[in-house]
Amino acid sequence: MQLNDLSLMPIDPSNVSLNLDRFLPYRLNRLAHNVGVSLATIYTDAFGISRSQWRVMALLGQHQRLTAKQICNMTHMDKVKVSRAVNGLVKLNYLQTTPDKADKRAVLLTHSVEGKELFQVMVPQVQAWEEDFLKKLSVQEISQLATIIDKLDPSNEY
Amino acid sequence: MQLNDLSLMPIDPSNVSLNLDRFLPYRLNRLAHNVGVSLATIYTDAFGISRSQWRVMALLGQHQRLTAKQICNMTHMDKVKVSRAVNGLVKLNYLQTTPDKADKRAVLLTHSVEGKELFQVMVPQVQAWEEDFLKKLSVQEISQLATIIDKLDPSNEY
DNA sequence: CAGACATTGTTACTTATGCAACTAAATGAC
DNA sequence: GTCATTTAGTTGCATAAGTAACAATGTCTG
Repeated sequence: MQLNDLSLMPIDPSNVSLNLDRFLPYRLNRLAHNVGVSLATIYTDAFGISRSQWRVMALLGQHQRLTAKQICNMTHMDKVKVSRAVNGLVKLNYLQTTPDKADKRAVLLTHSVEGKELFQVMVPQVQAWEEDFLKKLSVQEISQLATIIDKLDPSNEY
Repeated sequence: MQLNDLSLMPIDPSNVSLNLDRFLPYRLNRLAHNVGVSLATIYTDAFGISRSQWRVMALLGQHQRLTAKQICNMTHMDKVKVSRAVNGLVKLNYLQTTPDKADKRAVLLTHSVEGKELFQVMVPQVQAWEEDFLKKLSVQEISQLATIIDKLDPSNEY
């Protein structure tokens, strides 16, 4: 199925019309949803970690030590969402919290020992999933997609 | 910021690591979310129509007459989600329902007069939004994106 | 340093979403 | 035809997610 034209084009001059299959926001949303559901089987089914919790874990795997606020900025997640994900992870013993001495409102978050272990186990599985998923594209297309996404949703300013 | 490599690469051989900024499911989800929120201002703020309701309206704008089941198949939406979207639209008088004579379980859905009117008003605004959004990409990139999305999430088999 | 304003994170309330169980109708085996 | 199995759509319950209001702390102005 071709998808190369703009999705909206008048057919009858007196009536606007829209081809949903070619409507980018729709296709994007459907794709992201399907990807998310598929990937979630790894961290949800196998490890009992929610989508937002996984995201927090991943970010802390990369940056070791962050406040909730920083996580918000980096991921564009709502602060309530982050707060809840963090609290869940703390209860599961995957995160360690240290009060920020410089700012008593903030809390510094790091992986706990169990968190590090979990992360080490999860990442290869997630990696395998991504690799398999991207097999549908050529190397060139993967690179194109990355460029395009970056243009449409510029990465973090933090 | 470059995003051309696979997002997962071992840095320290003994420790796996993951760069979230380059992790495709994450980037895809964030992009789709931002697009969705931005677009929703049109149909939610201006017309009081939810995301899934908009989708149902759009599909019926294209196919005139569908059952809820067909909408499920076409959009990959959960049947409960469709059911609720439809019921909401019926209450708002944007949809008309006709029992299917051939199958008494099914209900045929069409735009009501008000629904048609609403649709005619919404589509140009949505179209304008998409056009503006896609200005960030070259014509070639738009075409590449369409091709890539179709490979990653093949369009409807209905 | 006092008062106004901003910021971090939480809680409470509301709405969206998903799954499982259900009703009613249809299909199919025999 | 009758009983078991699917199927269309709804309802009920549990979870996710967003908004607004809040407490506690920080910052800035004068």
